[in-house]
Amino acid sequence: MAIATRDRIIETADILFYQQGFEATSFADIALAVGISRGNFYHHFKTKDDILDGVINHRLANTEQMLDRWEIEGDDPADRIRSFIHILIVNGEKIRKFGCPVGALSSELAKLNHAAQSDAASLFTLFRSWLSRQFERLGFAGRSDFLAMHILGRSQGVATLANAFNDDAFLRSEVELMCLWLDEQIASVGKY
Amino acid sequence: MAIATRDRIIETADILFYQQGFEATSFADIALAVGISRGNFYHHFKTKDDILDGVINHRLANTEQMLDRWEIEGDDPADRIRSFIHILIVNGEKIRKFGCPVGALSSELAKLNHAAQSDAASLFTLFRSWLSRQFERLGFAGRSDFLAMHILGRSQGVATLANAFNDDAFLRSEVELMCLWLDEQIASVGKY
DNA sequence: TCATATTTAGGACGATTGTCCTAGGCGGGT
DNA sequence: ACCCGCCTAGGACAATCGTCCTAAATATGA
Repeated sequence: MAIATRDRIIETADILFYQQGFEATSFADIALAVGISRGNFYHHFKTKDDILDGVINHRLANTEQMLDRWEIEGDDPADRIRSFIHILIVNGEKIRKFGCPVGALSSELAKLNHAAQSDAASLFTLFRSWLSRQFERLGFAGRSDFLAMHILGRSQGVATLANAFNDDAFLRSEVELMCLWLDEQIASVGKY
Repeated sequence: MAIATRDRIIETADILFYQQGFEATSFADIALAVGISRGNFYHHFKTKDDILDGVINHRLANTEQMLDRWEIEGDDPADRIRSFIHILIVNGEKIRKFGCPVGALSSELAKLNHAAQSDAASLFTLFRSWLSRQFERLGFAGRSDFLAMHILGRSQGVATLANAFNDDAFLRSEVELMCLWLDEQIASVGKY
């Protein structure tokens, strides 16, 4: 199947971009991992940036799907936010090894002055607006986006340090701290 | 002077590694920026990793010097911690453009499985132990390292998001939030 | 079955990478 | 004035990069 090969390329590139970075991953690397010839690439993707676009769209779709699932599984917005916080633990091993895939890609593309940097940032926006919506439902009104950005930043910092020090205990204690912070916010909602 | 050239290479490489990343910066880039021939490099640095070592040591020395300065300028440990928090604003423009130099290098080297990753992490350790010392002086005892890691992580997250969204307002409001957090901690020191 | 379109493999291409060699220039010390 | 050691320039080197072309294999549809 044609579509299958294209998808296999994207999924493999997705993993390699995460584990090695975008620029450090070559056509040859992906071809070897997928098990096809290098020349075959050009039929599916004209340039390396095309693969990057495909990977970003793939991540956007996966993320959207995950957020939708959280929306279904828990009907309490606070539980949904806790689901977000806990991906740090669920993906703890990968994060300690490779950091956060969203933050790492965004940072790398920013340094490369890459045109797709804004696309990578839209992955952040997906989480940001989803979190903001949950806070709105909890009654935080105009402060919702502020709180969404705050918790997004906290999780980014935890991922960066957990990666740098390969520290699982730190990761877990910070997750607990973030959950406590959430409880405090909810307890005092509307005070401002 | 011989030493002058070596230092110029390191300082130029330091900037370029920060702005473009380690791997994305080539010998040719540095040579062009310094204004010397590429062949001249090998006399001062045997390999690219040697330059990286030089840059990391240069950053370690600069950081140590900065921390010492803060130690002299403010005799209140809380003020010293506030100095740390406020580098986010002092270096705000660079951070929005290129992120945090410490976190970015550490993340990149982790992905490259580079041997110098632990050296890059030692830059974090410098801040970590310095912050921990300040918290100890404030009377936090066994919780000092925990708090140091917390504030280090917070600032990392702020840098990452400020870079991704090029958002100065977010950066400033998070700095304020961190200072408020510090005040709260100090107000309740010894309660635990 | 045959013509057409899609998918694949393999290699050529110019450019750039990090590394390394050689020869010349410039300096201070005897 | 001479020599010796450090510094510099320029280019060669094999390898790898992203890109692109061609031809064979495969699938599709009338």
